[in-house]
Amino acid sequence: MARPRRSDAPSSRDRLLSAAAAEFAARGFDGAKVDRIAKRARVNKAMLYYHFASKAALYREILRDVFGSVAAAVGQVHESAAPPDHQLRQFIEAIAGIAVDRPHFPSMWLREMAEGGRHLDESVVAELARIMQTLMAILRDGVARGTFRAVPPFLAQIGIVGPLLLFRVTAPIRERFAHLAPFPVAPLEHDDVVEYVRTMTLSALSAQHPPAKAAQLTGRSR
Amino acid sequence: MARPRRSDAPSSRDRLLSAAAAEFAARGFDGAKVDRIAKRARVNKAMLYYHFASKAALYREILRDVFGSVAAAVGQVHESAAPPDHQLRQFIEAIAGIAVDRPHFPSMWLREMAEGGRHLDESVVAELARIMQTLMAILRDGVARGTFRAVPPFLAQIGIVGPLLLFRVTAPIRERFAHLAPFPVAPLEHDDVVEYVRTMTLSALSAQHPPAKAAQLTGRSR
DNA sequence: GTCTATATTTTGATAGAC
DNA sequence: GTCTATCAAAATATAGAC
Repeated sequence: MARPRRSDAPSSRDRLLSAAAAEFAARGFDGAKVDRIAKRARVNKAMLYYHFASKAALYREILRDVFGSVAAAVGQVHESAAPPDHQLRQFIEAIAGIAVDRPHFPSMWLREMAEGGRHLDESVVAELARIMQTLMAILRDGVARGTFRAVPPFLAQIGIVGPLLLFRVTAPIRERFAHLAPFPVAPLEHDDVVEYVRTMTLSALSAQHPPAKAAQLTGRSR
Repeated sequence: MARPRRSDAPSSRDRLLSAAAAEFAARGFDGAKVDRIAKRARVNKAMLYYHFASKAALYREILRDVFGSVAAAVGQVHESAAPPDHQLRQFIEAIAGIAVDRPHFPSMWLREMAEGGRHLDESVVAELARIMQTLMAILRDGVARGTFRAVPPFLAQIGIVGPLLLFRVTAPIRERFAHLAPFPVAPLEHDDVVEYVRTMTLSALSAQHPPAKAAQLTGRSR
């Protein structure tokens, strides 16, 4: 699919892909303009349509790549023989790591969710499913070994991904409005968030730390 | 600002506001079309420009209302004399509750974050700041009483809001692709998520449950 | 307050030469 | 593979009558 070519300068196709990723991340599918993508890629707009069938096709190609990369990165995690809690830690770090390597991915992920998955086709959903499968495998192992209590995997997933994505994506906002913050905001670093998400997730899954008293009274709460 | 009028049928202005909220939530700022908003509101497009200066002004008005409602709802929480962990639980439930009452709000919140706050003006940011202030007050009380350990408030915030918003927003995706899910997915309910977020947050804040061994080696981890 | 045009710009996409 | 020129549709916004 993505063929990086031996060592030449990036092809026009590659330039289009990264220009488009930046544009889609910053503006969303509808906000992104093909003229701007072409300009950023330093090619003519007609080149875009030479390489890609449409704006939507270009967008889907990038989505596939984004979720494919995440799926590949977390997939490796479960191949190690490490204990489940360690694997879960690596799962979190893998996702946080890709957010650094591919800065456009948090925004695209959040946007596509907010869009109700309007641009998701089965091939992209397959990558999302692979991510879930890895997480499910880790959780299953943990429960089998008595390390974790059983928890719906999707909840664990959004408990990890939600905070990580929101953190990356809000960086410009936090900086721009820092002067309006209620108190001097200590600058948060990558590692701070990873650690918080890890603590949160592991202690929520910890079998020794049953959901506290409130969780038993599981009836109507609102 | 929003004047609901005695008990008449909703004014054209009100209809425009709710039509626009639905449209902006479903399509985002750029994806939303004024023609469609007018049509949904059963008024002519010119009416939209009679009541609102522009599409952007209409959007900001809704954003202000959304974040204002959230700020108002969580603000009440801190006025009770309940202990901090109970207040935190109410804080979470308040946000989850509004997501039910105003279904467009999760999507708009996530989208605006992904947009880098491009449409945020100071009045809207002020509402966001009020939400943070309430959370900070609760956390401060908890630390003072020894119930919580100290945690950067913004991390606590995204740890709560991220999963809650993602859950609401992914509902259509989960339904649409349920047949592709790796395993039969038990349908998740509102209360399941609220409880998971509560467990996650409270145990991450629990002073008795220090950040586990990994947290001390706080140096470079990647 | 409400509507029917209509002006103006932007935008996705293509034809066709080189 | 790459470009110039251009089309046709869509979209924001306004003028002006009722």
